[in-house]
Amino acid sequence: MQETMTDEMLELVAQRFRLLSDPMRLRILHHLQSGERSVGQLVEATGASQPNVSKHLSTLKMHGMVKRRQEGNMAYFSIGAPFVFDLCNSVCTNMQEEWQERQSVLGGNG
Amino acid sequence: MQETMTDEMLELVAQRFRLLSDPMRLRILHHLQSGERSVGQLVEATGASQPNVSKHLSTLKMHGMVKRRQEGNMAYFSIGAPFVFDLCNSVCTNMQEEWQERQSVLGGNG
DNA sequence: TAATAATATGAGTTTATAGGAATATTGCCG
DNA sequence: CGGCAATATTCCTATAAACTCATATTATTA
Repeated sequence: MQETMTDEMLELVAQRFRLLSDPMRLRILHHLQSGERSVGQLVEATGASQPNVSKHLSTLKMHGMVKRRQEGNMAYFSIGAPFVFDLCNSVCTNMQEEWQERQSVLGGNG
Repeated sequence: MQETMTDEMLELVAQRFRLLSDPMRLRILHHLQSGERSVGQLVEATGASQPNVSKHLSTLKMHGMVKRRQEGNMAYFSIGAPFVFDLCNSVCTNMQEEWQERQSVLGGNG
């Protein structure tokens, strides 16, 4: 973070995090991690409804998190901002560390 | 991210991001970055109401993002999970890159 | 214990958004 | 152009959460 954080910058950063604060969007991104997918494939993989998936994809695209490619009838989506996986990994790593701490605390004290 | 993401894990990760998806909480964390602060100091620094700051601090504490230390009448808060600044930095860096891209695109074409 | 200062909590309101159902759009093929 | 498949959009409802105001708690001091 920088020395001065304007309201606007804070809002933008918060917006980015908000984008990742939904399990379904995380699930979609997770599936896209292994490569480009059509909307239908994502619908099947996530178990969500087609409109729901489409809307999330639209949101993600609006913020540059995914890219869209049209081929005939179908729309293929892929990761547009690979750094999100760094973010997710950081969070996961931190959660694991916390769990391990608690584990050892519980183990140590009885 | 891992190979298999259970619903529960996705929910937990999303929760973490949701915690960072609020400008006021980001502002509080930002102020804590330079060291421990009392609630009153944060109220003054952020310009938010005291109940508002207290509630955000409570939320952040519940998720281990800040630590609380009581001294006499006052409560001092400090960063509990320094990795959040890595997250924020990643987001900021990415935003800057995007802006630079758009800048150069505009400069080149228009 | 009363008064005061610092912080925390509760009730109520408002706003944002996730999701479902229905429908619209787009592209393909006959 | 008509019919179909894939995707997008709109409208609606329900839920979450951010904020304010008022009040409760906790700790200090007299």
